[in-house]
Amino acid sequence: MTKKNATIYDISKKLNISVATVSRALNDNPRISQATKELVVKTAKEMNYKQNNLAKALKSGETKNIGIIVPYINTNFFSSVIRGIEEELSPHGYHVIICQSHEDVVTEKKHLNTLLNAQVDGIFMSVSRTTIDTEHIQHILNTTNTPIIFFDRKKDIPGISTVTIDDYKGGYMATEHLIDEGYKNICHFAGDQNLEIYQNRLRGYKQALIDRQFQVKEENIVFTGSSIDAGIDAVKKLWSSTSVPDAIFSASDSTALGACQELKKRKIKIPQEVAVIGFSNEPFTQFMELPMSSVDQTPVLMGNMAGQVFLDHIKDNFSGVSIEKKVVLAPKIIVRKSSKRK
Amino acid sequence: MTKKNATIYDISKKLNISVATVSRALNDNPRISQATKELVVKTAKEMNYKQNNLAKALKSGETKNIGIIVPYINTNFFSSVIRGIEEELSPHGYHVIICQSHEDVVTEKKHLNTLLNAQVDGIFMSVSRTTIDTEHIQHILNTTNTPIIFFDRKKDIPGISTVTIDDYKGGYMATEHLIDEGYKNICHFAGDQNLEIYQNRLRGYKQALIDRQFQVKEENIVFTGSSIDAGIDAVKKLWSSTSVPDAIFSASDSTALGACQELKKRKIKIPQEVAVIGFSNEPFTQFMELPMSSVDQTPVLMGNMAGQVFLDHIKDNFSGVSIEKKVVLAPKIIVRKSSKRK
DNA sequence: TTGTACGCGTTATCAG
DNA sequence: CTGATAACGCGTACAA
Repeated sequence: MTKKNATIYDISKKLNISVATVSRALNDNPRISQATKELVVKTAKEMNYKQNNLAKALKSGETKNIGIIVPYINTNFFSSVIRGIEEELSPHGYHVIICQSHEDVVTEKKHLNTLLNAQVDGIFMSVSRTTIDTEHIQHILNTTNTPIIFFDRKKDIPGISTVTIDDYKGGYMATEHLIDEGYKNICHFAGDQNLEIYQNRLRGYKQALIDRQFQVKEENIVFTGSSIDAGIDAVKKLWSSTSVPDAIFSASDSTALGACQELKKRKIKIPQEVAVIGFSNEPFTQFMELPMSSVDQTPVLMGNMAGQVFLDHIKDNFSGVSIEKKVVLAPKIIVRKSSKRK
Repeated sequence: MTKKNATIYDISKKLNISVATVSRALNDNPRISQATKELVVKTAKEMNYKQNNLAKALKSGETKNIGIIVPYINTNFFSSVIRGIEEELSPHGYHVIICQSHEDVVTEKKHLNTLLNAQVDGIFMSVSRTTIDTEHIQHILNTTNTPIIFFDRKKDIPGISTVTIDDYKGGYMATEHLIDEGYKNICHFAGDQNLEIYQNRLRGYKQALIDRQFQVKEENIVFTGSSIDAGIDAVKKLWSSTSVPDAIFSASDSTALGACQELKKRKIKIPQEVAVIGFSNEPFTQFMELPMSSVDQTPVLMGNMAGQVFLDHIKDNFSGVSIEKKVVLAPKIIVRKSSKRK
């Protein structure tokens, strides 16, 4: 009942030729006669021969596997990036291994090690919220040849390529849009400042205000989590203060959604009294009671680009060159009813 | 600049002992002296020794990798199932490789072969829409020892374990719920009948009607795709007929969403005039203008169960037994405003 | 054009 | 308790 695969050894025996010849014939080596080549290929098919990638990998050092570490896979953003990576790399014969860090740096570290142990040819990752220190990543850089590529949530580490969107610009565009629509007192729900993406969205928000002669009021910036409840709480907090905002730019769609829910509860009209714009363009935003504006991150494209950067790395490494690439994609602002007053 | 890993060979040289002893010490073999064991482990750590899984896999035949084939990864349902599988298997040292069939049987076949070639220890899959013939899958069953596990979209093949939800019951419950709410002329948006899941939802719909003394009218069953537009078209079709329905049970959330959009356009009130209930409990359903009822498929749990079935297979196979398991999960009906008239 | 023999890193068998 | 060696399946340098 055990089913064993045929090896080049079996073929060589059957044909009374050496394994070397079989191997070369199968790999289309130029210095082999057309006749034996065809014969070998034919009998290989007959014997249902399948090349053993493990043995090949052991010899070559290339597994044709790449690893991806994300906080969670079942979010629209991350699963879309993964889709992009898979579609870029699959045609080149790579398999995609996925791991979830659960936003925990210890788990992230563990996965990093097991992936390295599995001899993956490259690692793509979006760091977890709790990843402050990056020495575990730098260590890999110093002790292995495995290329690491950050996407979206990056850390500044020399030698590591990154693919991100211009979050600064995204924040800037969203804020400017609200100004253009005539809103005067724009607040910001800022995300975890340990992550660069949220720092940049905040920076964009501030700069847009400054450039348009608005005051940056610290009390208008609320640092929230990224849940619906966090959005509800943020509204409660702001609307109990003296200067109530007339627009919300949230760094996350979920908190923006929470804000919409709480505003509705308080019978505050969107977008007449208050505008809301989120970030990520999650699928639910367009189907909401009041379709919500957001900033699209083109996640599938981000995955495609990350895949390309990896392929470039492989090529470069082959020729001994090591290049660090920084790909920055343009965010797309999606204006819907929640922020259109004019 | 090339960075090579230390091997047990390097350790054996340094310590002037044989590789066999090193290997045994590292694997905690009982018949090795505590002294040498500790010495080996210590120097291994010093030399930053990492076990080469490839070599181990070549020897043992186990890669500790499993493959998953889904139509697309960036949908809530499939990415959630994958999450469930990953979380069940990761603690056991397995890595999860994902592939997308793009609903194309040829691509599915290709991935099946490359996964087999990559020597995965098991394959999880949800068949594509275009998978009619299953001989490529049966062939694998006959020629390899690699266990295959279907989840959600299965085919009836003896020897293959499956993890599904009771779609029949889901369809039955949804329809019964509409009856209980007092709706009299319930129509059904049925999905692609090549997939068992849609057949079963339809069967459940019919049986519920019969059991409650309602007539099954063929003109009330519309076979649609699973897009929003398909839902819009279905409403157009039904509302141009003589007997207009007062309730819609859609086998897909997206078509149900399309229906809601078209009904709103026609100023038909939900749930007063028409009830709508979908299937899958996609995240957007709860945030819609009118929160939509749906049938939850507990996708993460489905993934967990699939992972467990796989682990059982491995264990069984170890003891020579081969068992076929059929896990059927219970659907959960989620009632929201779109179908509550009472 | 083809064959021989070795190495990739482990584990397992058989001696001792 | 430890050592020598074969085997896993493949690719390739060196020979012929």
